[in-house]
Amino acid sequence: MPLDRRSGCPINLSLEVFGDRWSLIILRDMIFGGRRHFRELLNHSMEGIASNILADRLRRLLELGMLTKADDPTHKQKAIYSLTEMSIQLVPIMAQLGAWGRVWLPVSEELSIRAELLEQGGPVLWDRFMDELRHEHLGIGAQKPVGETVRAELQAAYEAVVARKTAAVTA
Amino acid sequence: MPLDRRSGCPINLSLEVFGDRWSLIILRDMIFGGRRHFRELLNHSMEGIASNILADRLRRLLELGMLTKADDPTHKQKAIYSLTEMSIQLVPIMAQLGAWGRVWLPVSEELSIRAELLEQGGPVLWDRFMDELRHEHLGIGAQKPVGETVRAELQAAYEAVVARKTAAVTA
DNA sequence: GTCACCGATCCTATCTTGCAACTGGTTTTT
DNA sequence: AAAAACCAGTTGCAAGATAGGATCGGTGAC
Repeated sequence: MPLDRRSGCPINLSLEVFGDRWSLIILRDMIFGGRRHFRELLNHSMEGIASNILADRLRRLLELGMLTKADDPTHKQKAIYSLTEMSIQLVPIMAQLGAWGRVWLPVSEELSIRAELLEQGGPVLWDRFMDELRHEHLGIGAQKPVGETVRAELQAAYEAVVARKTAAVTA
Repeated sequence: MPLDRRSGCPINLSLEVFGDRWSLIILRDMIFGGRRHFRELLNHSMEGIASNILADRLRRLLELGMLTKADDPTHKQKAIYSLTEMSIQLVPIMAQLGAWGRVWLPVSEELSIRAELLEQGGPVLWDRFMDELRHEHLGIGAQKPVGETVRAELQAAYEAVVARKTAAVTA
C-alpha cells in the first residue's frame, strides 16, 4: 500500500492514509478497545485480521506518524504501540463514521451502543475522550482523569447490552 | 469488492462500504464537483480513475443504495447518477475528513480551501449544503435555494486561490 | 524442562487494481 | 452524407494486495 500522492486534496490524502479495510480497524481497537500489543490486536480482532496484514499496517502507521512503538519493560519481547496526536484526532471521524453506519447499515445492537453514546455525547465527550487518550498514550496531563473514563463507560454500556440480550435468550 | 460483513460494528460496516481508495473520491466529485455523468467523473477525475474501476464502483454504489441512475432525456446514451439521502449524509464525514487531512497531511493550498470553509461553517453550513443536494438530486424542496449555493461559494473560493497563486507566479 | 506466548516472517492461492485497447451505438461537425 | 467526436461502459493482461496457515527464534511462567 504505497502513498501515491495522487492529488493534494485533503479527502484524497486522508484516503491514501487510511482508505483501506484494515488501518482504521486497528486504530479503532487501540482507541476504543485499549489494545497496545501485537497479540492483543491479532487475537481479539473481531474481524479476524491476518498476522502479516497486521504487521504490514503497523509498520505503515509507524512510518506515517500515526503510531509510535516502544519496548515493554515487563517483557523483553513485547512491544507497546502508542497513539500519537495525529491518530487521537481521529476520534471525531470515528464518531461520525459510527453515527452514519448506525443509521444506514445493518449494525448489531451491542456493537452500536458505543457509537450511539459517542454521538449523544457530542464534541464535549469527544474532547474528554481525546484528553484521556493523550494521558494514556502521550503521558500528557499529570493527574489521572477523574471519575470513570469514557472508554470504561462505553465498555460498560456494551456489556450491559450483551447481558440483557443473553438474559432475554435464556429467559 | 464484496461486502464481507466481517462484524456488525458500525465503523467496520462503514469501511466495508467505502473503505477503499475510490468510492469516496467518486462521491466527493459528485457532491463538491457536481458531476452526474460517467464521462464527467472519468475525464475530470483529479486522481485519474480507470474506466473499469469507475464502472465497478458505480455499480456497487447503486447496489448499496448510495446512488440512483436514470436516463438523460437530452441524450439517449447518457445516464444521470444521483445521490441518495444515504450519500448526502456523508457531508459531515467529508468535512471531518477534510479538516483532519488539512492539519496532518501535505495538502495543496487551493484544494484545501474548500475543507477550510466547510470546517469554519460547521454543522449549520453542512445542513444548508445537504439541503441543496437534496433539492438537486432528490427534487425535494420546491423552490430553489436562495442566494449563492454552498457549492458555488466553495468553487469561487477555490478559483480565487488559483487566480492569486497564478498572479503571484507571473508577477 | 516444558509449554504457552512474543512479534513477527514465509509461502501459496486468490482477489483487486491499473492500464490500454476496444465495442456498439449516438450526436455533432464538416 | 461522411467523418469525427462522444457515450457508457467491457475485455484482457500484468502487477500488486490480501487471506490463511505454517513456521521462526527468543522469553517467561510453572
